[in-house]
Amino acid sequence: MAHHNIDVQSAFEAVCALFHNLKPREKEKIRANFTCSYIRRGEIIFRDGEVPSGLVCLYKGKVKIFKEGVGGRDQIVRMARPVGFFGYRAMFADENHIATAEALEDSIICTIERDCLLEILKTNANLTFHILKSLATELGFSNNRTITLTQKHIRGRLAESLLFLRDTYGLEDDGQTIKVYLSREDLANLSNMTTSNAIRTLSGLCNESVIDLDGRRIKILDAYRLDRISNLG
Amino acid sequence: MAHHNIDVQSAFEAVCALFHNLKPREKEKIRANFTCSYIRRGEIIFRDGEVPSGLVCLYKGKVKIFKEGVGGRDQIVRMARPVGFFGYRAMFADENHIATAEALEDSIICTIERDCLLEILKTNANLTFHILKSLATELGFSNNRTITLTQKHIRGRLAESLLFLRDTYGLEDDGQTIKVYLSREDLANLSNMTTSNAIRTLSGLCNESVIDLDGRRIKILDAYRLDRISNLG
DNA sequence: ATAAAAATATGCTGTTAAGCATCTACGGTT
DNA sequence: AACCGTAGATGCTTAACAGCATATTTTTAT
Repeated sequence: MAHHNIDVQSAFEAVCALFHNLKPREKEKIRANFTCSYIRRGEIIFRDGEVPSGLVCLYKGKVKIFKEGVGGRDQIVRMARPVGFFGYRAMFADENHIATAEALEDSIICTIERDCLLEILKTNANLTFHILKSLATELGFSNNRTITLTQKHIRGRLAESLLFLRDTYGLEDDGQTIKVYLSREDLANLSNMTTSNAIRTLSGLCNESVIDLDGRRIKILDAYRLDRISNLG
Repeated sequence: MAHHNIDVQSAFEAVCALFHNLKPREKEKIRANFTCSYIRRGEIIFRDGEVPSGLVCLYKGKVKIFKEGVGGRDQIVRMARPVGFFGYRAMFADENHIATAEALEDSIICTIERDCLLEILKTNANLTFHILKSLATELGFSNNRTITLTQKHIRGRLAESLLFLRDTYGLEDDGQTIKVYLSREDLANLSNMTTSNAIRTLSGLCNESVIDLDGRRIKILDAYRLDRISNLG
């Protein structure tokens, strides 16, 4: 989108800061294969089935990564926050994407061209090891998530999602409001339930004064109880 | 178990074959930090919460890796087959184990001491990249599995598990019998259902001549239909 | 060989959450 | 401001599956 001025150099520096132990020559190489683009809320960044073009980084905004399940019911598998990578799994596994990425708000994303990055990785063991570690951590999350989504009851799943969103995006200055505004449908798709049940369960938690609702603004009033609901409910 | 003669050298060569691009010096180093042990059916190899001692490799036998869920209901997150690694996620993520590994039959496992391996990885980018790729692939599996376990119906989940077991352990010489003999409970824990429902659903598939049951022996009579049930049921 | 324990089979009941349908509130467009 | 479309709220009904009880078979230990 040419009408938006993106400070590519700032974005580049921010993205590079995510890499550790980058040699000057490697940094130059990345600079030459680095692109930025402005993405509108609701726009798709990549789709399930597509070939990964490179390493994608979220510089500004929020992005959900989801898989379409049986009967058009989506499951959100990841929420990206700035500054951080996403959509790298498929690239490293040498596979097509197995999920779709969509901007939740107007965002700026950067891409490092695939071959450029792979070349660097093949000679920089430290960097490769660093990424390996991230993948191992994420695999742990994913395994935990499988247990959560299959075994916890609706209230527990929703409570966990709210805590997850708080931990991922933080709180507003009031120290209570979760810094992300999701539709009830997205909240449902994150927590493996129908939209109706997300609405119902949110109302329930609100009636019990565990949370407070104001449209899509969600305030956590009683984090301790929410945590208990997540762990035992 | 000293009364069992394990051919450590053969095991060592088999394990090394899993690594690609191993330099002679690195191989020597691994040999010096390589141990083997005999594990009885039902024995625990590592437990949820423990510190990973090193890279574990299954040389002979079968191993399940599971997480204890809410209310003592386990979820099997991985099935290891020889010759292959398991329990490496926690080590690479620098975390304690988040699951328990138990031998499904008498097995031989080998361990490469942790620091030894990490040292090699930090200088061998090719090898590190290879492992990175494996982790990325496994993360894809895990994400797919989350969708399956949460969205498919019982029949679909069980059918998928049977196909998964066939693909993991292969078939007996008759070309039909799955080469692993799990309890109904393990089958249930693999498919996210109660033992009762695993038994019921297996009986159902047997009545429909999709599979044949003889104790723990499971024959796939109609792989095409089983596949359809997995994908649509 | 026999007792005890574990695994398997099967039926019945209850709960959870999905599937709908209906109604209301809100947001963006003309 | 009036319109439309989407999102949110809420109630009712039903399907899927868990939970439990009991019976039977198989395995393990002594």
